[in-house]
Amino acid sequence: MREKADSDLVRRQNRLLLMEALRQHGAMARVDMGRHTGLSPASITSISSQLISDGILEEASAAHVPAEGPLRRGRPTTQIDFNPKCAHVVAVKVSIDGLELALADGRGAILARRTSRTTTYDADPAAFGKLLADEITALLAKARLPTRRVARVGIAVQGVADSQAGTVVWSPAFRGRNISVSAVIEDRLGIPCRVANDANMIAEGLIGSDRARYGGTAAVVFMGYGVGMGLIINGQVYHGPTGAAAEFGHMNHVPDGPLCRCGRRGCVEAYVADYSLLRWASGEAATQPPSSNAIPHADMLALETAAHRGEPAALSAYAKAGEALGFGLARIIAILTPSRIVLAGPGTRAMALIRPYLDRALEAGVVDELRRNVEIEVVPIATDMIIKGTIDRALRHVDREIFAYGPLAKRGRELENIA
Amino acid sequence: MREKADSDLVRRQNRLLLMEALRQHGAMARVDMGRHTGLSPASITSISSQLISDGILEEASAAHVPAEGPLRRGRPTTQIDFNPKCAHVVAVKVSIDGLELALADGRGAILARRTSRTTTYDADPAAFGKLLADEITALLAKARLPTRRVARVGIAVQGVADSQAGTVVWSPAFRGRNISVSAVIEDRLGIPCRVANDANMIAEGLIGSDRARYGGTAAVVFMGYGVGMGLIINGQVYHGPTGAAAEFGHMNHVPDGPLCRCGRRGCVEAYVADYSLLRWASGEAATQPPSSNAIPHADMLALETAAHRGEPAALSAYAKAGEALGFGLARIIAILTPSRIVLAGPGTRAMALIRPYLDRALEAGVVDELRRNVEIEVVPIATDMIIKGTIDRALRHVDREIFAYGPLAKRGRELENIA
DNA sequence: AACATTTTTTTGGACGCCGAAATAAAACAA
DNA sequence: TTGTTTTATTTCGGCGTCCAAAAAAATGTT
Repeated sequence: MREKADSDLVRRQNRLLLMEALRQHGAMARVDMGRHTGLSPASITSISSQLISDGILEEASAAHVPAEGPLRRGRPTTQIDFNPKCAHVVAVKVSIDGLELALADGRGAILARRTSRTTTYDADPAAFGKLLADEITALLAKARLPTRRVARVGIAVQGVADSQAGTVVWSPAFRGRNISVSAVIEDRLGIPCRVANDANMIAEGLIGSDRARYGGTAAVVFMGYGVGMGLIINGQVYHGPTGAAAEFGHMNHVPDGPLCRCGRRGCVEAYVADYSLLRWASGEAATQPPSSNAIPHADMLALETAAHRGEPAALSAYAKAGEALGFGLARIIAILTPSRIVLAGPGTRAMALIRPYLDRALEAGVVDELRRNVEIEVVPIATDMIIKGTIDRALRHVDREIFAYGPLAKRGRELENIA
Repeated sequence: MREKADSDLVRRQNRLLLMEALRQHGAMARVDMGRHTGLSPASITSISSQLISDGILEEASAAHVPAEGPLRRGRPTTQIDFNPKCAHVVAVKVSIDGLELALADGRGAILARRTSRTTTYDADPAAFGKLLADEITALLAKARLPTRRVARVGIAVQGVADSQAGTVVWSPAFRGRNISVSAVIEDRLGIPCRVANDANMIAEGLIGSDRARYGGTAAVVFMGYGVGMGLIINGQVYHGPTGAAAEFGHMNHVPDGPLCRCGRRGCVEAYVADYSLLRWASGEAATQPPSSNAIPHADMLALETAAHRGEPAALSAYAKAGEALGFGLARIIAILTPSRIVLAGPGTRAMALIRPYLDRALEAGVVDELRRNVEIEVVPIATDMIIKGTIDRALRHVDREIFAYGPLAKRGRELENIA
């Protein structure tokens, strides 16, 4: 059911509205806030000055104001933006290659990074949380930032994440299952922590980067070592009841098809993922479970050149991938009629080879009426979009769950991890 | 972006909150409203008396109050409920068998019905709206209700509806495509009108009947002459960007499979729908487009008895249907991880024959982790659920878009169609 | 008849928003 | 320089909503 409304809710809502405008468009003057939010100048003054005295926003010092084209008459505007020190967040990307961490300030600017080649596949599941906590501590040490100033940690993993339970249900990066993550971080560092699927974080990043384009209903497909999907429904990333993402990679394409890493047969991933392409091309039987090792970048490049040279086995691998991807997307379209499908990730490098088969499958797989309203877009997104999306999500969460509420003094919410 | 909040929004929200509680639990006393909404008694008094003077609610006359068990001390409660005359809505179900209409009052009670065997398949698409308007007029005449007292018409059709454009994009009930409906009704009768998919309306009806059970994330499959799906996401029926429903029936199952009514090959419907079952059983080639006629009920019963007798062709038809349904649902689960799947409609009569194959396919089609959290439920829903759902939806829309706003005097909204 | 109990209404205060007026800070013009 | 114009921001007073507390209403109990 909906939430009860009172004057408290009004303020919270409008504070949030103002912060959202700021996140989306960057620093702006109070007048612009009025334009973006629809609030009266009087209310903007009231809300913004409150946010400033809360330490969440700050006025730009005059020096910073850029010359805005032709000199304009009238009282000059004062730009307002997030106070970079209002909060900090840490984003962690866990993949089978290792860990990647980033520390961002309250504006989303990255202050420090850290990469670690640690492979976690065979690691003790119980020790993983500790490892992560240590990595985060090292990152913060590097940036000389006390732990308590981090408001939130976001963790993006390949595979199925249960963000409710804070666990990694199943991931190619781990042999074990149901690995607890959030609880350990929260216990060891005292920072709220959320686990999420990496493709969902890409979707989050896309929304943050261009709301007009990705804010409606869209499906974001990540192709690479695995195949993931982030679903955007009515401008929001869809997290199922448990917080799991759309497991497009493990949606069945053909009953009794090639063996997938997940143990089933015929998953989309078993046609489209890096390891699947190599398996097709090498003529290897698709009845053996694939190796769990990372695939060298060079191997994929070699496969691509082979295909461009016209080698039949390589070409046929891409053809099979294109068909599986096309039928998979056709099924998504039939169910959700997204207005946009984004193909992203390293796997899109070979899109020229895949595309004809994809299009043919799409045509065979779904009625014209539905297919016609979908725009398919290829974005060879830097994997950094996962980090960006994780940061965005963490900051938006802080905005909504902490900053939207009044000053700390006024309420009893636990919250030391700011400023 | 979110909506700006002011005292107006607060009242609107709380009025709606109160009306939702009433829709869900039926007549109740002010104290109960407080319990359900979390609003203070003072606010409940204020809001309810406003709604009463607006003619939207009414106090039950003392006579109607039921003896509530043991006599209780203290001031007795006064039950409040919707004023049945606050608005009326018309629900229309369009299927290949003909039309079915119902007129309901502001409480959702059905005042009059009308059925018509008119088949629309070969009718002039341009004339369909007029036909519908005439049918509605006849229904209202029967109930002696002036047209202007109907606040809304809801139309449920098999197939793809575009509720934005108010058209039937594609339906087995029509040969033509993109048949305009809403505009004609609105022009002829002056009543706002929405077209929707029939499976979505079943989902709407289920939510209305048991929010606790169906209010989360669920998929409702309707099996019968065709195969439809209504998707409930976070307690709300999902209407895609254009208003189309989840076209589960026309989601591909196997590339190059049997020919479907939609013109593609291998759709789920081409395995599971009535005509598909008969086609399999008769050994008819699945390369001819199926007939567009309604299938006699007796034919389906005959097929079922044949299967129960053990006839191989009949058994195999159900086996194929079960497998296609199971893989289809496995794909839905992979993408959306609903916590509940409801199988409904006449096609569920043969569930005992289908179920083993369905379960086997489900097991083969999706990893255990995802499958385990889904509850599959068979509900041989009376087709009347479509009408009920359409009425519910129309009334909830009136609540939200009209009643939630203050009295007419206070605002400039067009609205003659009440009380 | 007085008291107890429960529901509903009334009253007064707080808070948020808004429109209008006032103030601030600049460019422009004489 | 000094006043005028222009635009941005703040201040002030009014209005509507909510809530807590007190009052009133309506009934059962003793």
